[in-house]
Amino acid sequence: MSRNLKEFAVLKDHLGKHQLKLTRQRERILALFLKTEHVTAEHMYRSLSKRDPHIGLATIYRTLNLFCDAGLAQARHFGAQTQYDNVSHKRHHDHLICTTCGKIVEFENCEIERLQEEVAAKHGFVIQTHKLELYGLCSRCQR
Amino acid sequence: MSRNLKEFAVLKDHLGKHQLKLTRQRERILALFLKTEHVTAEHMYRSLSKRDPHIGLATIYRTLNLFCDAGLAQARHFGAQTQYDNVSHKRHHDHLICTTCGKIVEFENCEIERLQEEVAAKHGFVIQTHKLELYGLCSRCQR
DNA sequence: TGGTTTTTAATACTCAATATCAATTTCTGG
DNA sequence: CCAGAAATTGATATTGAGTATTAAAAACCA
Repeated sequence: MSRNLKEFAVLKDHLGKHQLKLTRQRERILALFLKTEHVTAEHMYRSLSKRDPHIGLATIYRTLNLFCDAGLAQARHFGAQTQYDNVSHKRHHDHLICTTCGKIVEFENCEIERLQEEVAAKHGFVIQTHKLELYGLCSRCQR
Repeated sequence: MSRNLKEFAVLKDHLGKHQLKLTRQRERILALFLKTEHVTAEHMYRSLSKRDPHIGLATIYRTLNLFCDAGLAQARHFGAQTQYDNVSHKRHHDHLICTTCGKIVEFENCEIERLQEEVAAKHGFVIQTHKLELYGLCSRCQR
């Protein structure tokens, strides 16, 4: 738990700056969220319901969106659902996704990022964020 | 209309290979689809309903997904809806998207594609497809 | 601690997309 | 060209993710 002090500080800082309050639910949701790489709201709902049967699904959604605002999470549409990625402890990265088994590998590549800036500048854009997803077959699924 | 012979051939080829049938609805939906860059199913439904009041919304969805299978269209989640991009007449490309006005600029960059292959190979993946979206402010919205 | 403000939980609701299924259309092979 | 098998359509019901509502509860601040 002590490892997560930094992330809780980030949350508190964000709450303080936006006249928001620290609640038991927000603490619990963050504690669970930090244990995962990426989750859906439904998945968190099922997990949290075991210990806290009265937790509301809407609260999960609200809180995960709050985490996005605070920079702790990042939403990503995958299929019909929204995956919330834990980005609190890592730098920006992109995804390699296996179309057969669903395996996800994270990567980052400065050279690609630099070229993105180049492309954007050529069209007069200023990049705020980006999404790069490579879909294919992982080594196991190629056989 | 003669310009679209190639796309109709692609559709017929796909239908033939999958024991599917060529119907009046599929022809009409393709004819309209080829006139656009990107549409939603709802938007097509409203357009087609004017001439063909009995067209079913489910048919639009089914057919657009069929176009995706045939390689004529490509689905893209944007906000709450799914945009179907017309990719029949163009090479693969990626998107620059303005987060303020929604303007979309298409681009392609061989250098980025090459680096993607490199990254994938490093992780043992074989790429089937990819999605790269750069979000930011267009020149007009920067002011 | 009391009072103001925010948050929660339960539920209703919205809306995109899919499932169902009887009636219709397309295609195939004789 | 026609009949029968197979696929498709259209109308509607249903699903399911995510949001809106609101009374009650919790958090915060002086």
